[in-house]
Amino acid sequence: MADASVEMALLADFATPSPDVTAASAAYNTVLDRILTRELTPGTVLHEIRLAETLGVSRTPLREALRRLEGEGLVGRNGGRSLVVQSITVREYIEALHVRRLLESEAAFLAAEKIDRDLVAGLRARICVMMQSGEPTPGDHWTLDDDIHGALARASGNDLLAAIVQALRRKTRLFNLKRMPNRFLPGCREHLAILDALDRRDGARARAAMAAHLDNVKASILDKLAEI
Amino acid sequence: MADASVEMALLADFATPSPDVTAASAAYNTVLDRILTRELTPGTVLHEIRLAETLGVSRTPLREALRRLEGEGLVGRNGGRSLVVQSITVREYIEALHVRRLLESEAAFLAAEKIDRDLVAGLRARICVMMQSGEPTPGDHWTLDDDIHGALARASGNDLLAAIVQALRRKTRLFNLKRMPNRFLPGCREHLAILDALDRRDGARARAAMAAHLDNVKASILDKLAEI
DNA sequence: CGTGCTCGATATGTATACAAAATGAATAGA
DNA sequence: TCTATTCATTTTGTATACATATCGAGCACG
Repeated sequence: MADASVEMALLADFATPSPDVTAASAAYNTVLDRILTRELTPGTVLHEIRLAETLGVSRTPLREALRRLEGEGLVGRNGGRSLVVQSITVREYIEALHVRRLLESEAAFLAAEKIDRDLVAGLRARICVMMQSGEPTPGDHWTLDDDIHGALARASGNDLLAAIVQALRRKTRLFNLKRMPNRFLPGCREHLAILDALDRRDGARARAAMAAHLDNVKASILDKLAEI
Repeated sequence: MADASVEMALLADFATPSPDVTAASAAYNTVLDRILTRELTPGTVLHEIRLAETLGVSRTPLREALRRLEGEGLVGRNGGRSLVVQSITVREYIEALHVRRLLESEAAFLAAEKIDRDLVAGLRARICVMMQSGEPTPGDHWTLDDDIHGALARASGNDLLAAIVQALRRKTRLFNLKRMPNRFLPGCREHLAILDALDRRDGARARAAMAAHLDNVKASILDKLAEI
């Protein structure tokens, strides 16, 4: 059984990063950023004292930040007490994709009848620009990917669903950045197919396109693993 | 947009309550229990100092416990800083049911081909006993309900899915206890229908039975609200 | 009489000091 | 030489003291 605290964390609000008004939230945002940018790589042991000194805060607010990250599943306990940046296994990644397929297919279906067409047009334009600019940096690629899936999930009208999807995406982000096979162009085409269906208010088609997209992601991961 | 921290918390591991080896986890388990038993009702303001004295720990471990609960969405911030036991809105409840329908239908489908038949028989027996004993206490009812849905989700083989379902159920538990219309007997029949399908290794039927069950729950809630 | 300001009390945020537990190395024994 | 035990160091867990911000009451002014 997966660690339930980790899973519960999926329901938290990180859409709007907590303002850095307190030392604790500042520490949280900084550490989170360093994890997502792989400045802190999975497996890295997080020493409270050292980290606190680095961030210029005392241990108390840092511990608060680490607890939040632990709740979100981005850091975990190694054996007894030492905290490490969580590394995601293939199994967990596949499980997350499975759940995302269920939730995001439905989100696409629901979004079709209410998503703002200007929003769709904006996303489509960004995809086209990126396709013509050649291979983007992983960071840029991820940002666009996140905006597409995030906008779609929010357009479903189910905030809870959107939040869970966002949490799942964040949890699997580190895996993607390093191990994802090159799916840039296929991914763009699949995203455009989803956006087309949304533009036509064709919910069934949008759902199918989203399901196919996530199936392709899963298949390419499994292929990649098989060849190793 | 829902608070993402709250949602993230859905991914955490509360299946196995942290052992009370530390003051922080003891405080966590105690406060959690008091929330779930409605000793602390939604809307109750949680004062650190008073609570710490009540529990016999200092503020530091208590704050840690409160942060975890905040991450799980069971407590939230009222306006500025004061922490309150979170109350769930009808909208959030319906959204959670929608997500649960997606996830648990799939879980039922997946569980059909691998769930242990003795486990199914045990659950069925407990349902029958409870049906014959007349109306159970809300606590007993909830325990059985939780065991059924929990066992089924775990039997899906997808630990992440099971953890999210568990978190959603916990998040909506308070709503259920107070406002649920009387669905004891219909609920038992629907649960038995799901278990029957599992016993026959009929995934499609199990999925449909689960979807129907959750649809009925939603419908009865909406009916109840309409008549008010 | 109503509105706004000031001041005090209270609660939370932060830092630090202390305690306990775990990890690792070094030494002694087999 | 290998292993086990002990001790020192390090790290986390906890408590408390202090700083700061917020909330409310009371008073003054319009």
